[in-house]
Amino acid sequence: MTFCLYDSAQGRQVPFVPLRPGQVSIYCCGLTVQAPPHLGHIRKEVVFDTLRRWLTWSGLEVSLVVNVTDIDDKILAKASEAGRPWYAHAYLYERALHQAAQLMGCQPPTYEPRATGHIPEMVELVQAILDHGHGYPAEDGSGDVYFDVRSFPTYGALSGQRLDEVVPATDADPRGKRDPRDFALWKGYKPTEPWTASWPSPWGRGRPGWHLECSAMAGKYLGDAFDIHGGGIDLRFPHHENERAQSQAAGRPFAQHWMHNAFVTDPTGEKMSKSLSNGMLVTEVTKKYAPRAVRYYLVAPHYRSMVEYSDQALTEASASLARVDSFVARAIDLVGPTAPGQPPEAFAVALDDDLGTPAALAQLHETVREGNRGLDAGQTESVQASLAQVQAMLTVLGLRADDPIWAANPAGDLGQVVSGLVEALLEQRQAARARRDWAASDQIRDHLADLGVTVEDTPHGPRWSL
RNA sequence: GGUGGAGUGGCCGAGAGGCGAGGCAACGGACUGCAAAUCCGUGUACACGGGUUCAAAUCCCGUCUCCACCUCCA
Repeated sequence: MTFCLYDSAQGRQVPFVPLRPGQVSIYCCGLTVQAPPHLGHIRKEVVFDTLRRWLTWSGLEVSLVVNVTDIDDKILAKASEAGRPWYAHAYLYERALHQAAQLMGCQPPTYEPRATGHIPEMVELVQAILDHGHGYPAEDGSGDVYFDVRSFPTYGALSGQRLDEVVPATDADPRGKRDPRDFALWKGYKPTEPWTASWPSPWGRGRPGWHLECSAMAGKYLGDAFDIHGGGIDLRFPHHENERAQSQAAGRPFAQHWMHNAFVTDPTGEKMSKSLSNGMLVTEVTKKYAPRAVRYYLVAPHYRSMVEYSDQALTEASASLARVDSFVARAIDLVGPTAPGQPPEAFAVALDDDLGTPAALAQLHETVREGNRGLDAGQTESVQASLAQVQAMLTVLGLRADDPIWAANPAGDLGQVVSGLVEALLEQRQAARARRDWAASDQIRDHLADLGVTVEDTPHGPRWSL
């Protein structure tokens, strides 16, 4: 095991040593389900799905816990705007997220806890923080409970912020805070909020603070100490800083490594914002490009590199993937379906180096070229070897065309009808070619092309694809 | 103001002191009835200005531009 990971707490790449040999525990901050997911949101799912696939392939037993934040300020606000109960609003977008993740070929996490299902654990954690002297109930009778930032000496260590530099914006609502930098562990019930969005606690009725939710759920499912905590780079401060502070303040070691993925920006180079409705919703993009091509597009740049959305890049990704698919299809024609073998050494080296998918993809294309050479030369054994390697690499990257996870899309029975019809036409075309009637032959090919069916002639007869 | 990141050939996108990752596009060749696909070949790219070095896209200094975080955020 030589896996290395960039740890954003240390700002450098470090060898990854699991706490429990042979096992990896990963907590990844999920979405606040208040709007449909866009490409940027789903990039996070794809990155951690790929990480998980690679570690699993490497022989580790991976527990991936991704929470669903189904109660917070924004959900209450958006639900109220939309005129539906907050829980229905959250559930609606939780389902949208699941659909998008499946569309992108992401395997479901090991477990996916909802914040609202873990109120007792959160209350317990708040109590533990108070017991350790790192929090206090607000003295203004609001029912809020705050984390005492000044009592926690290493606050800021994760994000590289010095405490004196952490300046809260305009602190419009200092409420009962001792220090404006203190953040809410528990939020007292407000009559303006739905009663259903509040739970009993020793400090009165209320709901958990956002940061607290993750600390409690990570602790419950992965233990006081676990291997990797992940999420988008924007969560580093304050969310993850606060999570770390809370958990450690309660005497839990918490995450050993911090892993943050970069954004997908919109075509103007600006961060996709939840508040802006743009055409980069997963459901929109996958209307224009095959879901696998979108995954390829997301997996091609390094996870810590910012990606600027562009239609051209998506088109190029589609072409790139088509090259790989074409090899796989031709190879299977020659040697039959072949199970994944071992990926090439260079591929493993690339992924072990901080999940270096760009170099891994370069190796994929090298192997495809090798395989194509074999096909040209009719060398069955070398083709089979290349195919096994390619299938292995595609499996790890979540890009195998025959993975059942993509099966939701094809047309089912209708697909069989289509292929029957295409093949009937191709038989006629072959007959025309046999009598050297090129005009008739080309007419059939053009006709099929108009319908989106590409025909290629090979030494073993015509091949077609949509 | 504080913190962090980025500027690479027509495009996307890696790399981070020394044989020009990889893909897309383009051009030439092979193959093909013609195509397509495939293979082979073709590029004097690293924001700008200095410097260090035998050698710099990669290190140092300075400048410009862009982005993110510091407030909810993948």
